[in-house]
Amino acid sequence: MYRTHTCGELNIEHIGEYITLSGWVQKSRDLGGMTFLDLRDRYGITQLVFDMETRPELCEQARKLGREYVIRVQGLVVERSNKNLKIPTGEIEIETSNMEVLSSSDLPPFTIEEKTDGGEELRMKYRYLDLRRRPLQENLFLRHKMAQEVRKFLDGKDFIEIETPYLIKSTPEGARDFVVPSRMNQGQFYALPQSPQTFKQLLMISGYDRYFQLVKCFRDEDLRADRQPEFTQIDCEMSFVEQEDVLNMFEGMCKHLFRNVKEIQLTDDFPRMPYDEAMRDYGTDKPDLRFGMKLKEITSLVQGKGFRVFDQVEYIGGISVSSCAGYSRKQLDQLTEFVTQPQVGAKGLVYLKINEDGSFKSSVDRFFNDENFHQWKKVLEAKEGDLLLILAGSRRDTLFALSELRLEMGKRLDLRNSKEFIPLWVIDFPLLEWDEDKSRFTAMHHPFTSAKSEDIKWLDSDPGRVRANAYDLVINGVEIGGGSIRIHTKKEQEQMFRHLGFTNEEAEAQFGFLMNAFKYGAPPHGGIAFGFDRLVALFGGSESIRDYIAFPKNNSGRDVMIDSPSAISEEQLKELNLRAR
RNA sequence: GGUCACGUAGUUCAGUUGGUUAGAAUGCCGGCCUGUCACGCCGGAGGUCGCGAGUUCGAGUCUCGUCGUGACCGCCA
Repeated sequence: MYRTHTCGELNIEHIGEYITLSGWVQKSRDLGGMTFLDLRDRYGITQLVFDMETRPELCEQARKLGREYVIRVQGLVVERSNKNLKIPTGEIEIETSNMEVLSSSDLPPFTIEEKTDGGEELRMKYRYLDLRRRPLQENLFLRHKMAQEVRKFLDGKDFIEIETPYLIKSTPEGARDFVVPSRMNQGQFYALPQSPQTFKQLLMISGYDRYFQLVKCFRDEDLRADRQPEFTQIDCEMSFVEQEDVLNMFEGMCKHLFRNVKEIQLTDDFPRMPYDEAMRDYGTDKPDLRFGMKLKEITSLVQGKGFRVFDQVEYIGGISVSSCAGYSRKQLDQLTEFVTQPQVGAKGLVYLKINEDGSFKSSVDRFFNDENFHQWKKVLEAKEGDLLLILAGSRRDTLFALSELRLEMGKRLDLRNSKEFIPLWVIDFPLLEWDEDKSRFTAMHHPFTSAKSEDIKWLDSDPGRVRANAYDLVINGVEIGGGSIRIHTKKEQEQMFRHLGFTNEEAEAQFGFLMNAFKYGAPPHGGIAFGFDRLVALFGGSESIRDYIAFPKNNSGRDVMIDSPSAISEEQLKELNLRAR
């Protein structure tokens, strides 16, 4: 037998028991006359003690063990004379009487402890060693727990988990596809799914009513801290539902997760905010509601006063930063630098300090008087001691820059507490958005999303004005999930494809199967998909999803551990009738 | 496709205006130590300063290129 117990469970109750443990040597402390050794497995750490007086040979042997050796020991559980109350097993230790090396180990390239000395790159190369560390294990335990709770909740609501294929058909809409050459059908390719969208809709037509799947999805786009080329979604679809039904169901799922995983009770209904309001007040479709600092437009207020920068632009707006009127020249310069960096893209920054005594100090004193500034103060809902930060430019770019500035100030003022969770449904998204490069409208969500019935009348005359039955769940400024009520008639789907610039032939070739299925009794349906990796990272208090994925890819989409992607052999290429250029 | 940052001992980092023999911590090896748990003390080994060119009397340091890593923009229906 390798073990009677794990390294995390022995305590004062087990004193006097003769036990067997197996695990990894984390660290040894050789005091000469005696040696202490920390034995680790995924459950915890138990201290082994070897005494030179009672068992000299065994103690000698223990002193020679290196880090990460795998050993099995037998011994007696005894109470420590010096207890370590920092760890659960700290009141006991094992008086070892037998020890056997099961596997030796080279010296690991970084220390495998709670806090490692290893850098990102090295840890990725030796991911299997990094995964031995407690923090990484806790992340994967959290992921497991959340997956189980999702299944528990959805199963309880009569959802059934159905697997959909990974080898499917490439379509030009949306992200780039990963493609897989077919050997049996030379010159043809499968694509890996960006999402199981059409399959789950077909399942609704098949009458399964409530479907879900924890499913890998694939997108061949550049990576970010919160984006991997393969990622996991909680993919869901329901029949005979309206938007409210979907929102309520999955608000329930989120509350279930918060309650059962984080022990956080979210009792209030999640607020709902139309897309237009989110853009107006926060400059983004995923506002972080952990703090206020709403964007306010002051265009009409400030134009025509002779300040050319303001007079020549479409939009002028700002935020009021509480109690920051005391910002120094240097701090304001830093903020200017922040907003003018290419990623934010503002041309400059105008500030107005509202001093505690009610006086004003601004970078545009020459053009505006105190009466003007009083108006700014009023519109921006500012008070004495606040700092107003104003940006100007095109509406779209300036809202974006203000949104970035707002988040930056939230960060500087420590208003983005990772232990606090503020959910939000963003609703009433536009159905279509104009794509400059393609010179046509594209679906903002996806081409299967239905339009609001009251807006359909503008579909031909003013397509950009049509709102969709589409919604996103945003938590703390992170887009956690999104979905829509789908089109379920052939006619409407054909109309949509037409608006997206598909010819009838293209629509037929790519989505004929779906429109055909619509002919045979398609129920009204809708659904949602959650980014599972992001959700886990959010629960774990991190912005990067990499630490919540066992074997993630690096910034360039490489797995540096297995060194992939890699070239394939001539023989493989020949079989596929392909040539690498 | 683009912007920025980083690359020095096994590891994490420091390295001044371009100037003598490139340092620290930690890890590792050896010795001492019977209550450690960040053990302690003494000693030791360990470097193609990512790679390539250039400037210079002289380059870890400056310039250009290149590779790698990270963050971001574009992109992500």
